[in-house]
Amino acid sequence: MRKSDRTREAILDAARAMFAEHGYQGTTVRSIAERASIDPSMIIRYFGGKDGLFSLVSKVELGLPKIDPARPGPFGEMLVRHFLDLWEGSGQDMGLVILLRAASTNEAAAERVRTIFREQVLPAAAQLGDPETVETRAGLVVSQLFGFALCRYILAIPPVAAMSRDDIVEYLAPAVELHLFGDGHSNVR
Amino acid sequence: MRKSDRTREAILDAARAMFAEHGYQGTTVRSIAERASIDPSMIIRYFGGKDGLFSLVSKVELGLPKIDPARPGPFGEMLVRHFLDLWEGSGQDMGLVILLRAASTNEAAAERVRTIFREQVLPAAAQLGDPETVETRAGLVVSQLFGFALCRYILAIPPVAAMSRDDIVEYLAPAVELHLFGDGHSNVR
DNA sequence: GGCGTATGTCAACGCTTGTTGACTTTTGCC
DNA sequence: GGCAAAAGTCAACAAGCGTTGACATACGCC
Repeated sequence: MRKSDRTREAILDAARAMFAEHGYQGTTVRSIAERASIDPSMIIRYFGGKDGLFSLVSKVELGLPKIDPARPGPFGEMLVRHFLDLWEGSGQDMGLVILLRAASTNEAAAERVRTIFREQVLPAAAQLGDPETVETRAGLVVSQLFGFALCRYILAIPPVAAMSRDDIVEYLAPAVELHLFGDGHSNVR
Repeated sequence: MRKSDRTREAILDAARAMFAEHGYQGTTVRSIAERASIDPSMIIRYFGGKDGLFSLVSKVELGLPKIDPARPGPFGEMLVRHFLDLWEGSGQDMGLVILLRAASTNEAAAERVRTIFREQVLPAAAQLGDPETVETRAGLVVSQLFGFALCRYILAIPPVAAMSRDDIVEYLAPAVELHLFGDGHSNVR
């Protein structure tokens, strides 16, 4: 029982790293096994196969904070910082990077992104602004945040990848608020 | 000489469609051949292989308009419309969608995106605003535009995919100008 | 200490991939 | 009309893929 837990963990770690770096189709069961220093068949035994393993490591819990519309605050800054924590999740997680990278070529992953948008983003956004336009505004915010992540973590476009955490917040927060509230001015800044 | 040109064209059309829809690794030589109703070996004969064919159809010419900094205008709107034309290129092209989709899992495609940023985006942006911050500002604009394309054409997030052309311009242009000029107000609107 | 089960190893499977080379058919020119 | 070259067809290749099942080993409990 003890030994197996350690190899399970090794497989999960290796899988997270490989999927995050090479996507779904670019990652082979054998390459995960080699990185985890175990036999490929263990992956099938413990996780049922490549799909099962991917399902596990690509789970994403955004954990969006519930915001009180009556109590205005620097929503943009809060949101950007929250997502930065998600992207650069300390060691573990990686879920968002894994999912985003795979979603371009794997329909199942894309569907999962849409589900996350529907079940996690929309409810969190529903509390802010005109209910009629929630979907559009949430879509715009996501396109800004995902686009930045794409350029920074996946495409590694030099100036975007080199930006400091504080710069990112400074530049992205106003844009997020612009999308979130529809007009140019946030309700606090 | 005449017949071969038609099959070359058929291969190119099929390849564009398949690469745009399934990415690089998700597209097989055989699937392209089947769609083009030709034999897989023809693809090797005419284009040297899968890589050569992909190189051809993933060529991108942004054709960014040279803008006169002395003559202010609705740069954001212009830019957004220009990119909309690129994404939804009538039949042909598709280059940007193909490249963006492949770039997530194909390092060569990602490198090509970075090259396009360096050789096409940066020079066009260099004429606007503080030269010190050109790279960062250009990176932010690209992250907004690519992010929107990702959500609309690749992830197909419903509200983003459903937006009308005019709505896109209305919502995206201010954000682009915000990134482009650093402050909240464009120099015209 | 011995035994049953959990854990790990190994070779092989069926399949798909990109690519190749030998072959047949069609084309265009004198 | 005949013939060389172009265009297309076909079967097969080596390699890599995810997955499987038979086997060997190590562990934990009575």
